[in-house]
Amino acid sequence: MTWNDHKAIYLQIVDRVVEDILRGTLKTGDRALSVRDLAAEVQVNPNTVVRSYGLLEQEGILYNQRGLGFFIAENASAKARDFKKKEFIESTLPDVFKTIKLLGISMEELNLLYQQFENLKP
Amino acid sequence: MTWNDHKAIYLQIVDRVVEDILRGTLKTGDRALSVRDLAAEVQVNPNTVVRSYGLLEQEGILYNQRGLGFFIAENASAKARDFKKKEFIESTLPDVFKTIKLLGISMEELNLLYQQFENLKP
Amino acid sequence: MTWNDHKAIYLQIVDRVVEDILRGTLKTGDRALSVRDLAAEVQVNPNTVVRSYGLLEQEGILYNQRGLGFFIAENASAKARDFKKKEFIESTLPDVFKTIKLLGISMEELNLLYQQFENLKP
Amino acid sequence: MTWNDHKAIYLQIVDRVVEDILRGTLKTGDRALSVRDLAAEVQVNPNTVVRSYGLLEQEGILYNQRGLGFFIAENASAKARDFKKKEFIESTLPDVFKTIKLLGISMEELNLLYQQFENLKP
DNA sequence: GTGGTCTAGACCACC
DNA sequence: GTGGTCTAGACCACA
Repeated sequence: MTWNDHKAIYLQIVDRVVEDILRGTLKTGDRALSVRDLAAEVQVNPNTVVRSYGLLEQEGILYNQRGLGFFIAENASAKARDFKKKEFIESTLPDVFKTIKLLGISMEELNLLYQQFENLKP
Repeated sequence: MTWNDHKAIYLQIVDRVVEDILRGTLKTGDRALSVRDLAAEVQVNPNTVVRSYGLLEQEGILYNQRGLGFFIAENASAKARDFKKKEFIESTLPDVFKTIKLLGISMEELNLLYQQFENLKP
Repeated sequence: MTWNDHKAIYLQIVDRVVEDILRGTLKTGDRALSVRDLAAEVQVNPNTVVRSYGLLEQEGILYNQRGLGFFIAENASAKARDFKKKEFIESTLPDVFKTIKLLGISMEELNLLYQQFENLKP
Repeated sequence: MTWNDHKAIYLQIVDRVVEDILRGTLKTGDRALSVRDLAAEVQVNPNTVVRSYGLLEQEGILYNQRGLGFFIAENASAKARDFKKKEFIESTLPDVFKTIKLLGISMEELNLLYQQFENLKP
């Protein structure tokens, strides 16, 4: 896994799990990787993963069965979407729109940039 | 001034100055508020403003005349726009697009959100 | 059976047995559910029940006949009451009283809450 | 400070702050001890205090001013009372009432025990 | 095996 | 100076 310097690693791990749920890689009832295993996989201290899982549990996206591990909760997909969307609409978008306006970028231009972005990956 | 928790205060001050320049409130040759005055106005430690002005000077948007204060540089407007645009296209947009795709938000929806945002302020 | 997150499961199983004895559901000489059966009933790892029965044996509330299972001991009722009461007066009550005082809850209010609790179940 | 083995230290630190607020030792606008100072005072690792303060911030009882420290929030007293009361009524009381009933302790008896507790300290 | 907690110590950005 | 994050490693209770 590759880290972004400007965001705490434990939050990036949260994002990873949320995205796995949104993509359907993880489904309700599935067992999440154990703290130790995920920590090993992403080469991070187990404590860091504990923190990520703690946040996800608090959001109702994961739940813990003592001694067994963490599992994907009921409606995790909807909750994950809400979680992500809330963050996006409340903290990312206003800034984006403000900047767009300030720079005089039109929605058409933005659309274009989006298509460029789309064509970039594949 | 109201602070956003997710961004360093000194960067938010930078943003404020940049925006004032892009809006034309501050023009080439104008004297920027003194460190002290701006610090007082936004209720912040003067050191913080020093840091903001330092960054703006480094970007060639402000220049310092010793004993007199900071002034808006030649072509500050263009430089400010470049500074902002670079940051926006390189670090903000990719993330935005990725999230849009993940959440299944269409450009139409985004357009709608933009109009909501527009109608919010005035 | 429904678990309380703040108490170890094996202790909640102990509570269950103690309560069955105090209510008279289990009497001296009765055979307690086998480890396996109880474990299946409450959906728990048999090891966990073993631990609960171990504690109850240690308290003299159950005894084990090898090959036959666990049985309710002589005077189990009195022992169970003592066990429960000791725990209650020594560890639970002081904390309760301290909190009551801190929150300014009067004994009248507590009485009210008790009646609410009573009316809740049936 | 003296620790209770059955409760996480970071939660006992939370309790300490909450109680200080309820007793009026800490009032809205006051600065809480810095993480390092409180850690030194209660002889605990700073990380542990960070965790306690984090929880209190999440509950809206403390707030953080970057670079300056933690402060007691507006209405901290009410919030602290709610926080404590909720925990008490939802997780402590039901258990207490259930046990009282099981042991056949009447509210009169409980009252008596309370008076004994009151006379104990001074 | 699982997660939960704590320590010691480090580095960082920020004020 | 402040808090925020991360690591390394330990110990514990629990299943």
